[in-house]
Amino acid sequence: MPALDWLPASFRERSRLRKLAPDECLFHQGDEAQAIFEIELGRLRLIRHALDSRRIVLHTGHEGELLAEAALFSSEYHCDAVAAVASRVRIYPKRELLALFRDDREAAERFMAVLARQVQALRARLEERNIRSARERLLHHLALHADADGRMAIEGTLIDLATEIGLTPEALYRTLAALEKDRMVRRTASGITLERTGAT
Amino acid sequence: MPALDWLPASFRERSRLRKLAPDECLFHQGDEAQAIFEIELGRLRLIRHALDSRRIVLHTGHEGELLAEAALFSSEYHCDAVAAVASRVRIYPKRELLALFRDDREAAERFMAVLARQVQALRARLEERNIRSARERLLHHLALHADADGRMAIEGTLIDLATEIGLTPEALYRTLAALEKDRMVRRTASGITLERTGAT
DNA sequence: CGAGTGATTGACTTAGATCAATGACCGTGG
DNA sequence: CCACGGTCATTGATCTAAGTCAATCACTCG
Repeated sequence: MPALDWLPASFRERSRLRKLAPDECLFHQGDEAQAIFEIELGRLRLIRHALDSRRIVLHTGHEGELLAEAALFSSEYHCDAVAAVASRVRIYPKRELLALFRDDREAAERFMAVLARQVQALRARLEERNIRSARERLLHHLALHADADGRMAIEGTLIDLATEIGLTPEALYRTLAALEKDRMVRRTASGITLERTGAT
Repeated sequence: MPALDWLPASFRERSRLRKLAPDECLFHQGDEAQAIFEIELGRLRLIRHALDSRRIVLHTGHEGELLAEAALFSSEYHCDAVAAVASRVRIYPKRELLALFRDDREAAERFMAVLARQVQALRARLEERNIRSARERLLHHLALHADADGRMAIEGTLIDLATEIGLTPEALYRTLAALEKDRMVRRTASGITLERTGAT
């Protein structure tokens, strides 16, 4: 679910980059909110400092995702952002972005659309997590992401897939193997194919 | 996380309501997307019909939430919406809403803000689900939602809380009891208080 | 050629789901 | 006013799916 072409190329081209070493901080809780970010490379964690200096992980942002969108509408950041691994982010200054949205209703609408789809996707992932059974959860995921032929490409590793759907890699391997044995699923080099059986 | 005052009162007042009996359908997959909705009462499920006539639940919308925001930027609905229980929704016609956003940049910005915070909240909930231990998950939730004194009000029942954090009610009761025994938490009539201990 | 990572499978353990029973607390209708 | 049905809260007993630990193999990369 990459955001991609959500803003004019001209705008994007003007933007700056920032590289972060592992554990380096992009911004701090309480800092004035000056920009939002697009993660071009790596992984960043959003961490809130709560009571008793508890450190609460709010989110882990991955490549291709936007980070800290809500900062657009807040005067300060509400959490730290720290690189989990070496990372690179594209910086979109809040002021410029808001100005763009005011001047260019097309751009504003596209941004809304990005956010709305994000909400949609996140809700679906959350709903998926309500399914306790690994088998059912995986089937749900496959059905939801398969194309008309039942094929789902695997982007990244199976480990990535496992964490995305909230299973341990081992559980995923086993579940996949079981489904394959039951002829509910076929595995190809590039992905997984859902076998068409009339059953639920 | 209610949306509340995200649009001008005048606009809201002009809006229509619709009541739905249990299992009644608000819209169908493939219908022209004409409106988005606010759930005033009840619960609606978004269901997609995928391969093999599998029915995939994408989301369950609750009171106070917006439903089908993404339809604003799509020509047709991508799933069915059906009332899980008797429900009432407020209807916001897409055409009018988009017109409003084009004319009133304030309103547009507020809507963006609502969406962005929604994204933020959903990501946090998802991250929370990555915590496997019931105890740690609950502590995470409490720390995140407690006020400066460590107090968190319980809105609705404990069962609601259980489903929100992805536990069975029984698991929640037990975890809560255990935390209380360990003096990490205190329970009050109105909510739960996180005891301040230096530990993680 | 190791070192590192992903994929896979086996063995073992356990936390949490499931099933069940109980008590408190409504609201309501006779 | 009370009995009854419903929901919530709570706790006990039991079971199993999935997590954890561990070993192996295939690959790739410098």
